[in-house]
Amino acid sequence: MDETKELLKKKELRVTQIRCQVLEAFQENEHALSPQDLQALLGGLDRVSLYRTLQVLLDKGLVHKALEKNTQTYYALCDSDCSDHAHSHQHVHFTCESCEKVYCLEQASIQVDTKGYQVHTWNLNASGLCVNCR
Amino acid sequence: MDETKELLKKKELRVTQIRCQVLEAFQENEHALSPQDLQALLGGLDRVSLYRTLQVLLDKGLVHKALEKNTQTYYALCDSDCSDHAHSHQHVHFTCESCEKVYCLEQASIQVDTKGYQVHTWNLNASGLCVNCR
DNA sequence: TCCAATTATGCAACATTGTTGCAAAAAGAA
DNA sequence: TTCTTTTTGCAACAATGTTGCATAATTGGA
Repeated sequence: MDETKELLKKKELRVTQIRCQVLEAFQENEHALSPQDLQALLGGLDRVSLYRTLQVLLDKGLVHKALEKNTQTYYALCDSDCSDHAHSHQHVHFTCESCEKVYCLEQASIQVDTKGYQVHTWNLNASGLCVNCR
Repeated sequence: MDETKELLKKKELRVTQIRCQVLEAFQENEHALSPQDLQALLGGLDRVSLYRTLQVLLDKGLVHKALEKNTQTYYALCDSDCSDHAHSHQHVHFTCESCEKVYCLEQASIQVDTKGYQVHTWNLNASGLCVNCR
C-alpha cells in the first residue's frame, strides 16, 4: 500500500486523490511548500479544496506552518512523533536567499534568553545560503 | 519640536500628518502593530496611504517587519542605530498567548546551530506569556 | 459487489489584504 | 505668496483565503 495512504489511514482520514497528491508533493520536495507552490506543482486543482486539504493535514498533525512570508504561507511535513494540535513547535525554518526555498531544519538546536517573557514555544526563521546554493 | 517630526527630518522625509500619527502610535504602544491595528487606533484613515506610509518607514529604517501571522503583518519601531535596508535582523519577536500582542525584544540573546546551512540573518518568533500576563 | 450513510470536492460568491494609476491636495523652498 | 515636488485619497485591480451548498467520491455493511 502507498506510504501516503498509510499516513492518512493512521490519522483516520479518508484516502482521497487530492490528499495523496499533496502528501506526495511534500515527500518529493525537501523544502516547504505554499498553496501556490502546490497549485503549480500539481496542476490546476481547485483552490478551495487545496486550502481545506491543508487545514485537515494541519489539524491532524501531518503538516505544520513553516513560515508566513510576503503574504504566502509555507507548510512542511511533520515528524512522525508530531501529535495533533501540539506541533509546529521548536522548529528552525531556513529561507535560502539564492533559491528562495524554505527548509525545515528539524535537527537544529537553539538556546534563548528572553528577559522576563515566559516562552512556551518558539520558531526560528533564519535566512542565508542553503546546502545546495552555498 | 515633536519627537516624531525630528525622526522624520533626520531621515529627510516630509513631515506629514499620517506619518506623525503612525510614528506616535508606535511610540505609545510597546507592542508591534499591524496595518489593521493602526486603522483601528487612528480612525478611518485611507488604507492605501497607510500601506505607503509603512513602506516609506520600512525603507528608511524607522520600522521593521516584526512578524507575519494569520495573514496580518506586524511592524515595530527600529532601534536608533538601525540603518537603511540593513535592519529587521537578529530580532526576537514574542507573541503573548493571552493578550495576543506582539513584542519586539531587542535585548534577547540566542545561540544557534544550523547543520550546514549558512545563516546570514535570523528572526526568532517565540510565544508564551508576556510580562503583563504571566 | 452493490447500497446507504457519511464525508470530501468543486463551484460561485464573498471577505480581507495588499497594489497600481492618476488627479487633487499638502509640504517645503524661494 | 507662489512654484515645484511629494504625498494623499480615490477607484480599480490583484492575490490570498473563507463560506454555503449541490454534486461526487469514499467507506462500511448487507
